[in-house]
Amino acid sequence: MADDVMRLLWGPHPQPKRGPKPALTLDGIARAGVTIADAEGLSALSMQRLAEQLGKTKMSLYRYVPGRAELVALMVETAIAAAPEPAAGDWRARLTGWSRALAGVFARHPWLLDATVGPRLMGPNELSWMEHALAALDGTGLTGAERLDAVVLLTSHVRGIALQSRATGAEGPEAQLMAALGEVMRKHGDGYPSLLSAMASAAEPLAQDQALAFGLERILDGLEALITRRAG
Amino acid sequence: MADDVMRLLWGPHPQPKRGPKPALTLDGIARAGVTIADAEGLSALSMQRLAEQLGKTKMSLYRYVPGRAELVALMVETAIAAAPEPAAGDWRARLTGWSRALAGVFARHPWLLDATVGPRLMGPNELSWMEHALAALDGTGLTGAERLDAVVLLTSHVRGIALQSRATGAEGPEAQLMAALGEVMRKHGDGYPSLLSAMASAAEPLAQDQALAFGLERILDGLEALITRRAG
DNA sequence: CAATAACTGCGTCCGGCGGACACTGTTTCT
DNA sequence: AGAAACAGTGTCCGCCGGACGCAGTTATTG
Repeated sequence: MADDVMRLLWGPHPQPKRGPKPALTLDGIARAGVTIADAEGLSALSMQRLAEQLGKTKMSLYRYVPGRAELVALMVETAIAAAPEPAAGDWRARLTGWSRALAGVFARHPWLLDATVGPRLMGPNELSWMEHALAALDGTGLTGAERLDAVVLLTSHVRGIALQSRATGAEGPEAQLMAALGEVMRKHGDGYPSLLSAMASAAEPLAQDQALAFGLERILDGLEALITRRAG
Repeated sequence: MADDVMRLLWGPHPQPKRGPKPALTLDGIARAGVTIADAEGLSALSMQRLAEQLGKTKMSLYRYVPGRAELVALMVETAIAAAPEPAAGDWRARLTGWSRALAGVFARHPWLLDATVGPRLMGPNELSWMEHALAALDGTGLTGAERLDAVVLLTSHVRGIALQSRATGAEGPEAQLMAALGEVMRKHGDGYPSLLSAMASAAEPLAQDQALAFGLERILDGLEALITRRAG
């Protein structure tokens, strides 16, 4: 499994010399999978469903991909794509742009939240995101472990916002959940006074952009404090 | 569905007057499910498997739980349990203890990472964790939205650490993944200079406690800066 | 006491899933 | 002209979540 994923994501992809030309490509398969997952979620992506989309039978897919897990790994690489060019400015501006870009990826492909839990092997594109974030911290005086920890921290924050953004999305049955939470608070709010007070004084639409920016600034403030302490 | 979850998590649980005594209890079912998920992961938990553990047939479980999703919701509530009593000290000490306790929960029940993606209705225990964290921030001068954002930020960090802790766990096939990542860096490290440099200068075992503490201190530093700025 | 209503647990069946395997047809090498 | 390598397909298996109806049990009602 780990071997298969590694060959799929990192190559080489030996193209056969004899036999019929393959009608599909790895990239085409991954793109079709991303399309389905974007529209209907990761659970709607079955081999059968994907094969129908591609006009083939489901077993033909196994000529390209060893199994579903490897397919998803390929889709992740396709969906996140390569990290964008770093923004101009200091490390703080660069990490801000990086975080917002990552949040955009999660917004466009919410199923990435499901696909990237659990231990897995990262592909070139996913690694390029890490690389860009780490590069922004070069020369700040942080140790290697600290730079890694800082990037993980940023990533977790963006993930968390994406998670709650998906939960509070006004579309679909999620709205019922929010209504249910409201009902819970109306009935049992006495047991949670701080929560009740915080929710009451929070704006209604609970803007996700605000939440992303808030956490981002706290993290960057914390990092800046450490960096200047080290330098000074 | 949302209705079912709400009745399961928040009650009331009307106990029938006529008919045979139920051989099982919701709590017992949830505990058995937690045991299985702890030992073999959430994917190993099927209705069949759970019924075998309880010495019943699988269909009998549907007398207690409407479906698998509701069962998992119940298991989440059981596994996280109620939030521990807040530590003594200021908001910073309290949030530190809270975060470490939450990290402990994720360490004991790694499947919670899988079970708590996606929109869902929180139960009393899960809400009690939010309540405790928010209560620690009472009187800090932060707005309600800011307090909520801060708690989400902390939760995301703990989640992220738990996620990477599970990935780099020395046990099982995850070790192969780390070995594979090392092989990738050996082959393609040239394309990721900052990553290579950070990993080279990081200690080998990449201590998770260090990562948890690092992010925690950055977040709390960032919050403290905001709080003192508001107060001053 | 008997009848009945409510309830638990079980057996059967269904559609869908990921995947193993053997087979046919196609292409390019020796 | 083989023969080897390869693509796509059809069939089959075990497992999953879940719908449904049935048999046995218990407390209420007449």
